[in-house]
Amino acid sequence: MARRAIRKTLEKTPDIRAVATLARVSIATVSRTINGAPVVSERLSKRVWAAIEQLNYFPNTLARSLVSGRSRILGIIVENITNPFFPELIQSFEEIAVANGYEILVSSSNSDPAILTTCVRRMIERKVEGVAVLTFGEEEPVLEQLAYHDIPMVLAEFHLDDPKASTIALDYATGIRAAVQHLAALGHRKIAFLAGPHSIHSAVTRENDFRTALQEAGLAIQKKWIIECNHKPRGGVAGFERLQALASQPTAILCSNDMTAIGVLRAAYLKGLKVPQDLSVIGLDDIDFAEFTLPPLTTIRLSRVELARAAFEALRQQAELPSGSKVQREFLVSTSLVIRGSTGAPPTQPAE
Amino acid sequence: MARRAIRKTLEKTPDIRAVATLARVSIATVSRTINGAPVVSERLSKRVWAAIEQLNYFPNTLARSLVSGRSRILGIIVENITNPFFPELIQSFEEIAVANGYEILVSSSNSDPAILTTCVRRMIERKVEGVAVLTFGEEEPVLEQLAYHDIPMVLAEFHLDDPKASTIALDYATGIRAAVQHLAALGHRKIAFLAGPHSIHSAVTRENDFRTALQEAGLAIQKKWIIECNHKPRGGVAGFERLQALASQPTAILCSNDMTAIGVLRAAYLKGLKVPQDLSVIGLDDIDFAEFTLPPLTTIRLSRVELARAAFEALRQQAELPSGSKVQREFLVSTSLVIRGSTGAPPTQPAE
DNA sequence: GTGAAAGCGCTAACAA
DNA sequence: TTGTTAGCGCTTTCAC
Repeated sequence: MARRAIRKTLEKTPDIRAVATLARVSIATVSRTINGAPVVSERLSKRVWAAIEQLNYFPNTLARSLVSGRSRILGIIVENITNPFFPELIQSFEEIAVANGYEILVSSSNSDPAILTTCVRRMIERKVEGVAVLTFGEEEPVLEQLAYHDIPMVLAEFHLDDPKASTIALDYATGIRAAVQHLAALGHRKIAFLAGPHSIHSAVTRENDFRTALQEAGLAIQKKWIIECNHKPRGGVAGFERLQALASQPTAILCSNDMTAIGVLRAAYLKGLKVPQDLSVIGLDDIDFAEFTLPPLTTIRLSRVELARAAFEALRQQAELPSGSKVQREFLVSTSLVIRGSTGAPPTQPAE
Repeated sequence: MARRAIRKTLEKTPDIRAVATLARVSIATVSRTINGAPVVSERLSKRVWAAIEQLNYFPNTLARSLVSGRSRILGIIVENITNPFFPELIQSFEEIAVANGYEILVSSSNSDPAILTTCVRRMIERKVEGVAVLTFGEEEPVLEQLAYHDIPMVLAEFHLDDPKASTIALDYATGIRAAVQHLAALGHRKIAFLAGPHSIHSAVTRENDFRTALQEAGLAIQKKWIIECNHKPRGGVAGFERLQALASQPTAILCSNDMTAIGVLRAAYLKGLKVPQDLSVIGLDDIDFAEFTLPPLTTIRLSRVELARAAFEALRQQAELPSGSKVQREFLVSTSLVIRGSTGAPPTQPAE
């Protein structure tokens, strides 16, 4: 025993006991002081803080979480961290979380079910108190694990029949309708849509909303002008090229996300088509970059801040409200059209 | 794997004891089985795995870390997660870490010392086993805390006199020299440099390397053509405008990073200057986007994969090698020129 | 108000 | 090979 004590003074990083000894109080008092329990007398509390500072003591979060059963970690799983939409989203989410005393654990699934599975496993093992699944609808099977472990979750674009699951609905329809009407007002009648992968739920939603918007505007739906891409620039290039191979060309292209639109801009440029004189292009997301494309991209804004806030709020309610209390289970994030330089009147004679 | 055991609502989440009971072994045997200790007999090991599956048991990482003293978490602090360079870097780092059984804790300092301080505090509290500080040289004071807590670290572009600190040197000189010579070979004699904030160490290095490269190429250094920007597109726009206000114009602009170059491309476009006919532009980083700017950006590649690998390797050595053993303390990551479409011969008569 | 003591779920030393 | 047991550093009753 004596040996232990000596070694402790000599080399261990300070723990709550060291603080207690130095402050001449019990470890319980140290704990209460740190956690702001209202019972500690000012006299002792002062001694404790002094000792903490003197030893440069940091509480061990691991131990704290273990005993309290609260990790204060929130997980966030995104589709693809390489798409600028997601870092921006993560940043907002982290800010809110940290401001509320949570840590975040980030994972990128890269649309790969195997990776998703290990992400989920790691989240469970780390005892996260909730996870925001922002992969936009390709997740169902894995989520059972989360549900099984009673972990609150919030899903974008996806309903799960679980008492701990909330969902954030994205109102794409409003933004997409505005985009189509903007194009129609400019005089476009031939509008193509470069969709996202159909394996992603929200990509399908966006496409359907486009179809609806077209009809509302009294425009015909041309099957050939609706092409499935992959939400990446390269996909936009490919989609554009497939459009080019067609006998009849659209005068405007609405893209399922900004990355696709960036690819289209690039492909059009190489092809010698001027945007917006020869071709109008609209994106969706409004990533920070959208302002810096050439020309600046007209796009449908999906607010990352709003989305992050909704996700956090949903998780917080599930995690902190006494179970059984009425929590909000449905959130809605809206979209809106941001007009910049990539849209204009169609050419007087059909493009190409 | 389907949910085999339907857990009764009141039952608590299974722990190692539950598994032991069900498998009719001791908890030590369960622990050994999970951790792959080579001593467990196949007979028991089978029973244990069966019990684990039946209960859908996940080990509690918190408890594991607490007792083993190893959190298996690596921290990574980046300058600004909103700059695409960093998500790409994080992704590589995470892949390597996860493949080696580590989790990562990501923080973005946003070049704000206050945020950096809380990042570091959180890392210490979470008992990370090492942290990669990729803020490129604005960090010194805060790092003392890490050193004090004996946490291994690896710093980009920064030497710290601490036994647990390694550093990754970035060989910008090679890439920058190649860029300047590429420009010189094209016929440019008037080359500007849009630097990063001088508060960032690596920005200063890049600028100095540019000066050196200019001299090597026998070109004069024009003070007015070296402008401090902020490594963001908007900074590039501002830098370009300051250049435009000058009496004498450069025919090429080398930028301290790709984000700046993107701003320049945008500003030049608005000004009616054609790239590369009227003006050549070179970036640095080679973010994924660089390929999709208009025109595609000639840039100096700094490999994220290499950087991530070096960072992980440095941390692993410090964390896993027996203390006292010889570890590599210096790493070098190289750069190289990628020629795309934003560079060409200078206009025959001075630009503008 | 304050302290003593009982664990949180797990690993590892030591026994058997 | 397997089991028993002592903690890891902390929070939280429960006494005083």
